[in-house]
Amino acid sequence: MPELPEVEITRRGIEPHIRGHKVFSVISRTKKLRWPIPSQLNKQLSEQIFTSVTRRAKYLLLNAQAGTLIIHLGMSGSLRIVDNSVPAQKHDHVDIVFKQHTLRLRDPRRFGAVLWTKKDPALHKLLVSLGPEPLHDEFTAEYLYRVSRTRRVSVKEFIMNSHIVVGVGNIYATEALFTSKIHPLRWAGKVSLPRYRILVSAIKQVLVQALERGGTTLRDFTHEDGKPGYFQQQLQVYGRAKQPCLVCSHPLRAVKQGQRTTTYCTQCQR
DNA sequence: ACAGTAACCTGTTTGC
DNA sequence: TGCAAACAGGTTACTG
Repeated sequence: MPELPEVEITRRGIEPHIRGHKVFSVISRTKKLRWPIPSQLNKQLSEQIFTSVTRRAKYLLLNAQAGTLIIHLGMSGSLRIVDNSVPAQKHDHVDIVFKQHTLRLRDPRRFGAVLWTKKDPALHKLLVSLGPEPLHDEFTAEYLYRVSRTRRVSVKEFIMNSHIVVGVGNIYATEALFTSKIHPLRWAGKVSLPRYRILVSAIKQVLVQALERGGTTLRDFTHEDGKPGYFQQQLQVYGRAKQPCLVCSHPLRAVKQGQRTTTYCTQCQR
C-alpha cells in the first residue's frame, strides 16, 4: 500500500470530491481498525461541510467546521470515490456518504485508522511529535546530521523513524540508501555530513519521482479512480534480492531490520 | 532518551 | 496438489 507519494496522490484524487461537499451520513461496518472507530461519527459529521483535505505525514486530514477526520491507510488501506449505488465489499469498513457519491475506505489488514478530533489536528497525540516533512525545506542534511550524532540505530531504521522524518517507508528508504551508496546497517551516528547531503537529496528525489509517476503499485495500491501507479518500474533494489545489482552486477542481499526487509548491494553500499 | 521486540490483521506467495 | 510457513507498502506500545 501506501508510502508518502501514494498518500499524497490519494489526497489529490479525493480532494475535489470532498472539499465543499456536505456529508449526508457516515456508515461504519467495523468497530475498530488499529484503534476504535469513533462511535459517534455519523452524528458528528452529518450536515458538516468539508473545507479542505490536507496531509501531515501519512495522515489524511479531512477538515470540517466542527473538527477534523483523521485517516491513516496503514499497510493495506485505500480510499475510493464511488457512486452511492455501489454495494460495499468485504473489507469496506467506512463510508462517508455525500448526496450522490461516497468516500469509501477499504483496508483488508485493518492497520489503518479513522479518528475524529475537535482541536487543531497538529496537536493530536499521534501528530504532535512527528518529524519534518521530507519534501519541506527544513528537512536538511544538517538537521539529520545534528540529531543523529549519538544514535547507534542503523541509518535505515533512523530515516524510517517518523519522529526523525516522516513519510519515508520501506520501499523509498531502501531505494534512497542504494542510490546514496550508504550501507543500510551503518549506525546513523557514523554517517558524515557530506553523505547525509547525498542521502537527503536522494530521499527528496525518489519521493518526487514516485509522485510524478503516480506512485508505486504493488498488489493493491490503485488511484482513487482505480488506475495504477508506475513507479514500480523504476525500483532498483527493492524486491530484487539475489538478482544482480544494476550498477556492479553483484547479487543483491536481503536482511531484516526491525521486522522489515532491506535489500542492498554489499559492493556498492558502504 | 534510546534500542529492541512484539503487537495489530488478512491475503498472497513460497517451499516442502 | 495441498498445506503450512513466510511475507507484505506502517506505526505504536511496551520492556529494559
